[in-house]
Amino acid sequence: MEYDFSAIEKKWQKKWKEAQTYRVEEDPSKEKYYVLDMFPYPSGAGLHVGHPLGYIASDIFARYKTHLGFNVLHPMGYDSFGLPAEQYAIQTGQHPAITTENNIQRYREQLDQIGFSFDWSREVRTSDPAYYKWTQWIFAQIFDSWYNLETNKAEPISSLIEKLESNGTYNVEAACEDHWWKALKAEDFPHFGEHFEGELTASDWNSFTPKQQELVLMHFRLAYLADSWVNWCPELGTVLANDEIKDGVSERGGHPVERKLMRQWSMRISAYADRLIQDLDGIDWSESIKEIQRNWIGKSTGARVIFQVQDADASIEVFTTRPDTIFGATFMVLAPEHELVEQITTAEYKEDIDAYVHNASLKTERDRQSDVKNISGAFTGAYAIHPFNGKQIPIWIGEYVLASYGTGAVMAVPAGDQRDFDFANHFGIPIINVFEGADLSEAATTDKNHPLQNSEFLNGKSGQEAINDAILAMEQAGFGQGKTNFRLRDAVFSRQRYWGEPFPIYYEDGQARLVPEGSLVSLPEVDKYLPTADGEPPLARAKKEDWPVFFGEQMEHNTMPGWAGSSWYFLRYMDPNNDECFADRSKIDYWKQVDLYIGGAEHATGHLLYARFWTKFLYDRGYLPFHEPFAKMINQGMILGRSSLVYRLQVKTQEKGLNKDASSGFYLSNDLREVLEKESKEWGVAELISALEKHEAQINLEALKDRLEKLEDGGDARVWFSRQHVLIDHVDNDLLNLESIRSWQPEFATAQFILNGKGEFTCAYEIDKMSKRWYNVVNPDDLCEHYGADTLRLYEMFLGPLEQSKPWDTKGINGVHNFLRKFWRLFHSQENTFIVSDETPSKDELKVLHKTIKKVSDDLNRGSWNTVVSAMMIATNELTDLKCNKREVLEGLCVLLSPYAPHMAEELWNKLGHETSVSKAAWPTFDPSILVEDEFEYPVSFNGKMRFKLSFPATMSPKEIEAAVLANEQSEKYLEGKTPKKVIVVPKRIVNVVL
RNA sequence: GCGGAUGUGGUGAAAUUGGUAGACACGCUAGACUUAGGAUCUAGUGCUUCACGGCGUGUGGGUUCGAGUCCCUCCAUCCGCACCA
Repeated sequence: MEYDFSAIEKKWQKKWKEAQTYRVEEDPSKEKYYVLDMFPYPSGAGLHVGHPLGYIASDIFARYKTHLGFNVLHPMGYDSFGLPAEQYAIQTGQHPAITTENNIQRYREQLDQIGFSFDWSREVRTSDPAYYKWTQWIFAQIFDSWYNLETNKAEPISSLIEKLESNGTYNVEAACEDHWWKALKAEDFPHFGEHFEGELTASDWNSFTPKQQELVLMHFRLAYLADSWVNWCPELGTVLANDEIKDGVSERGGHPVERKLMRQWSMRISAYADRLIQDLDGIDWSESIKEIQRNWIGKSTGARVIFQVQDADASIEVFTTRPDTIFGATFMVLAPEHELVEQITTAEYKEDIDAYVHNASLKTERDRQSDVKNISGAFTGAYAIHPFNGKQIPIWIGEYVLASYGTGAVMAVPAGDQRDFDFANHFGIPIINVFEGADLSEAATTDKNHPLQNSEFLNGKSGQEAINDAILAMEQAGFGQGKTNFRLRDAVFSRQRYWGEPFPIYYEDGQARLVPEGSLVSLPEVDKYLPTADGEPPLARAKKEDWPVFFGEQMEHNTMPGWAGSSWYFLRYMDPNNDECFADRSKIDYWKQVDLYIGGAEHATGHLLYARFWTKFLYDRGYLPFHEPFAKMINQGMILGRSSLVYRLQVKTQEKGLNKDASSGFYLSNDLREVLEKESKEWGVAELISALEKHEAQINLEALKDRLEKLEDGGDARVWFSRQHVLIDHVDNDLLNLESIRSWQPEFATAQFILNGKGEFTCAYEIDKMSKRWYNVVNPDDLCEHYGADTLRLYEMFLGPLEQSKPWDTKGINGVHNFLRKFWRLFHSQENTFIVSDETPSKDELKVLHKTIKKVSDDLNRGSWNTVVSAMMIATNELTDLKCNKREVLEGLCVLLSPYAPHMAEELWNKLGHETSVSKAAWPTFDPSILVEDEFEYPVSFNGKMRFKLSFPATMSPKEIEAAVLANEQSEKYLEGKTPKKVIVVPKRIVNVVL
């Protein structure tokens, strides 16, 4: 065999492993480069060809950067806590750690086969206690911090305590709930009166018991326990974060989710909302991911306005982005859950309101979302007072106002908001037109820049000016102020699961406390991985002696969510075995941010947001010299499967008025089906038979007719064609393998195939997600075996731009495999002897090399992995034509190829006489002087249409070229005797004659 | 509804700053050599026309000597968010 990829790849994979070729150490003499992949969850299904796509791209880039002389960190690990291993444990009793270990082994085998340059000595696993010890440590730091709005960063809780001790809350500007003190229980603070507004003096604070102090501090910690409305998924038995829910059901499994008030750990990510938006400007991510994050964080600026309730000791606070339209407020709407609803509702309307509130409480989030078109609401009987003009404003409740956003209440301005407009019209509430000359017969006027009217001091103003003036007036009068709101909610951090990081938390006297620093809380053994009978999380099953460490009355029973471990793993790679800290500062200072991060776009609102949050936190607390984790990110597209479909003849009969389908056992070649369906979707038996005859279908028509007539059973039946997925292994080039398909599923064993005129059976195809369900999964192991890892690597890149989703089609892989063989033949004779010569290459041969060096380097720099493969193919084709076997050229080419096909490059490099690995070879230097041409072939166009080409010396001036073109005999025909209006000569590009 | 992205042969795609549209592959057609493994080589292959030529980058318009590329309009597909006040 000429190019024995199988032997070569095995040989070098073994040597690389033995020589630790891809191990890296910190080296201050070299510039660093950090290339990171999103580490995988090791699922039981193993890898399909879509998974390695990003890894191959990053591996190529890492190898390229190494050739350029960078010290490249390119690690890999596993996000190994997760639900599937736990569910498997529930079903089988097998400890999730064992399942996980097995899956990791399988992943590792598959990855090793592809020839990645990962430094496996740096592997991390989030489920490894030596790793999650530091996840717990980071949690402890977050718990031990508050967010100081004055300095705009997280600070140790001790600095807050100092402030409280010396000055109470008077100098404290902290990120916290708007009315945090309302959650304090009267029984814990018996001396507080009803009018306690959250202001504490130093002596208040200092008189508190430690428990009372702790209860207050909990409202300021960045990781805090609170009763909060969470997304509870009964099916999974756990709470879920907002980003784990899609379309109102759980992302995993698609189970229903309900709102539930539970005491849970939360992360005060909302404190970072503004910075998380601002800092997006400084990182090189795709615009779409940035937009998704901006959207998710949802910043809106406006004002907070307080409306007094008439005849009641209550006020309603609203948030509005359009304070300028306040004179158009003709009613208010509270969320049904709003705390004031009960208090302000008058006796007359109590029944209505109670019914409405009750009704709303029964609905799930999903019901509410799907019900948005219905306008509903109820009047409370109460009125608010317009703060500027004292007018009465009716207070309603309505589901369109969300309790969880803003203040849970709105001032409704029907003239300026479509929902308010619809609500007003539906309930016959008056509308004040506050916009000059606006037509409000059909819809509200939402244009910010429309001048105002009926608005006293705002009349004639518009836009930001009006908004600013309105806010200024409110602030002066003392009932409102400018305010920024975010859609981003704090992240629920507790999960009621076993297979996750335990918290470094225990309870004593009802208080959550951190375990002493340095004590690792590893997962205790439990008898079952299910919740307890009374609904406690699985960890509640562990008895005191089951815990590796135990403090206080009880350990925390929740575990951390999946995103905890993945929020900082890129830091651990820098120093994976450190037992003293999460990573040594000198190593962090060397490797710094991830320079290139490659992974899927599906983590836009989860992992990527949380990792940014934790990075900013660690930066604030002085543990990191940077505040964004991933400087540049590329999101690879999904590789889709190409499913094959066959069509079966179905017979539809009428029986007792019901349609009944019967399968005939006959399958129809797709090309025939297309022809037939163009004429009609359904066929009578006789017409079908004659049509098949006409189109030269190969089948025993008599037998088919018999069969169909039997099914028809004398009635007037119609024949139609149903689709069915078939395993792609039985299909080659859309032709069904009639022998092998019979052994696939029983129904095919006896099937009859109606072949086309050529005696073939063609399949239709369709592009689906790659999934067992569609029988379209292609796995990399088979391809490595058939074509080799180098071919797989090249082909995955050759498919198209990395960012784009594209269908996998194994057919094309021959193309790149042939290219590699052709490349091999540049170095070898027909008898496969190595024939590289030391002769000096010709100018043409050097041109090919240098053209390719430039193209490959440029393309890699701009992230165009696919076109590099083309460039290498072109070079190989050209050198084959030139019969070039010169060392100088081939050696350069060998290095160019090595990031893509490291095994072959290594083998050839070795044969070229090198002792060291090709992966350490210097990237060839591009010499522009070699590409200087004496002549340029100009495309000559007339009125923009290219007609012919003419070569001119590179030194010729545009004037001379113009003259030469017009004098050329080929021009006569197109000039048609006219004098050109203008001749445009762009040196080394084009000549255009304008007539 | 809002936001983001994408529309180029039979297929995957290329064309980086406006300058020969379809590189490189797959597939297909014909031929050669052979017939055992899925091979290799040669030629052709956007559409249309006998041909000269004409038409071609989702649609319609614009700017320009020249537009896949820039501007406007509309359409389609995908993704994200969605009574967010």
